[in-house]
Amino acid sequence: MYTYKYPHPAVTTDCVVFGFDGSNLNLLLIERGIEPFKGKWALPGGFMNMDETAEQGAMRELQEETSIKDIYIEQFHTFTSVKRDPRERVLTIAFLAFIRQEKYEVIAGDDAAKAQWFPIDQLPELAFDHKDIITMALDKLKWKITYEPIAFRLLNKTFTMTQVQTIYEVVLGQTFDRRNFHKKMTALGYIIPTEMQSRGSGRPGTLFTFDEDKYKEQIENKKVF
Amino acid sequence: MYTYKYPHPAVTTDCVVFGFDGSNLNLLLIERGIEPFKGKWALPGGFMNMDETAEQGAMRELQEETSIKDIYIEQFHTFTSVKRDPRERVLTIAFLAFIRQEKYEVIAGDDAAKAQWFPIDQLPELAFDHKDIITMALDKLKWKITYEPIAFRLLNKTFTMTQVQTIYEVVLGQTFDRRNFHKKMTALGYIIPTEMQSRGSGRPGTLFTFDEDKYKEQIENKKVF
DNA sequence: ACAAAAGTGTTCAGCGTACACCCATGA
DNA sequence: TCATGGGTGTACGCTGAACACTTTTGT
Repeated sequence: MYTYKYPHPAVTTDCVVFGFDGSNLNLLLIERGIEPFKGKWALPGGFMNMDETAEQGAMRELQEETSIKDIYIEQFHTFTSVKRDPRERVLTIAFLAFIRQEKYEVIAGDDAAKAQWFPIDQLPELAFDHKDIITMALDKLKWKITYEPIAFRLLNKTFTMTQVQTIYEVVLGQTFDRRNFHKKMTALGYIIPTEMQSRGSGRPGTLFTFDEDKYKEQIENKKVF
Repeated sequence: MYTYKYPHPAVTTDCVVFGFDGSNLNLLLIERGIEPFKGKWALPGGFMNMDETAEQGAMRELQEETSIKDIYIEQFHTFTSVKRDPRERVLTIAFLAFIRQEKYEVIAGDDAAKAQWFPIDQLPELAFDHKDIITMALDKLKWKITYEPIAFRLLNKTFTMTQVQTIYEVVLGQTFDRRNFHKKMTALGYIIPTEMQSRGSGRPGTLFTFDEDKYKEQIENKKVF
C-alpha cells in the first residue's frame, strides 16, 4: 500500500499506433483481457511506473501487449476527464506512432487477449474514452502530414511514389493529380530516387528513399515567414 | 491520508502565459512563497484536484496565484521526468495562454509572494524544470503564430497594423516589409478595418479588428493540400 | 499491339517579395 | 513646412493546379 497526504490520480499511457498496408490506414488495438471493459477493444497502454518517464512507460506497455518495440513515439495530449475510468481517477498521456506495418509482427501479451490491426474506418466499439483519443490523434495526423514528412514512417525504406500518394489520399480524404504530386515530392529535395522495380503489369516505378539528413538540413535553413 | 494499492504520482498544472505590452513579448511569473524553491520564480500552477480536469485546475491555480481569470488556455505538453520535483514523483501538465496584458491586473495571491511580467529575453532563474517548459512553449508559439491567428489574442479588440507586425517580428525574430505585411494581413479576409485613430506624430493609422467568425468560416472551407 | 502504370513538360493564375510614391497628422 | 508614420501600387519570380504526351513493362 502507498500512502499520500493528498489524493493522487493514477496515470496511464496509451499509444495510437498507425500502420499502412499498401492501401489502407490501420490502427493497432488490443482486446482487453481484464476488467474493466474486459473483452472490449482498446488502445495498447497501461499504468506508468514511478521510475520511468511517460515515454518509457508507453513503450514498455506497447511491447508487453503487442510485442512491438523500438519505435518512435510522440506525446500529443493528456486526457483528464474526471470520470473517464470507472475504478478511480485516472488520467492518460496519449502518444502517436507511425510504423511500417509489415515490418513488425503483432503478438498479443500481458493483459491483452488479442492484438490486431483495424482499418481506420472500421473500428470496433472501444473501451474508456479511447474513441475520443483516436479522433484527436486523427486530427493531429492530418495536421502533421501536411507539414512534416511522417508518411515515410509508414513506408518501407524504399517505396514508390504511388504508395506515398496513397497515404496522403487516405489520410486527407482527397485525391491528387499524379503528375503534380510527383513533381512536388521530388522538388522537396529529400525524396531520393534509387533503383527500379517491376511488379506486375505496367511500367516499373522508381523506388525512392527518404533522406532524413537532407530533410533536417532544410528545416535548419528554412525561413519561417 | 490517502492510500492506494499501487504508487501514484502527484500531478500539477503550469501555465505559460504570454503577454504583449506594445513592444515586448512578456511572460507572467510568480515568486514562490513556499518550499521547495522558495524565493525562486516559477510558472503559475499547482496541484490538480481530484474533482477537476487539468484545464480547470490550471485556471483555478492561475486565478489563485495571479488573479487572472476567464482566459483561453490550451494544453501543449506533459512533463514527466522522474526527478523534476525534489519532494516526490510529480508530473505537470503544461498550458499555453495569450492575453491582452493591459486588460488584466496582476495581483499575487495564495502561494505566490509576487506575480509579475518579465520580458521573454530577461527571465530570472527558474524553479523546477520550468526553463524547459518555457523553451518548449516558445517553440510552440513560433509554430502556432505562423499557422494560426493567435497574435490577436495578445492585442486589444482594435489594433493597428504596426502592432500586429511588431508581435510577429518579436516572436519570430525577424523583420518584415511594412507594405507587404499590410497587404498580406488584409488579404486574409478576417482582419477588418474600423475607424481611425490619432496618437502622436505621423498619419493616424486605421484600427482593425479580428473577425473570429470570418476566420472560422475560412478554415471550414480551406483545402488542405 | 494493347492495356496498365509511370516518367516528363507546358501553360496559366495566384502569391510572396522587392521596391516607390503619396497622404495625413503633430510640432 | 517638415518630420513621422501609414496607406496604396507595380513588376517580377516562384509555386501550385490543370492538363497531354511519351515510355516501359506484362500479356
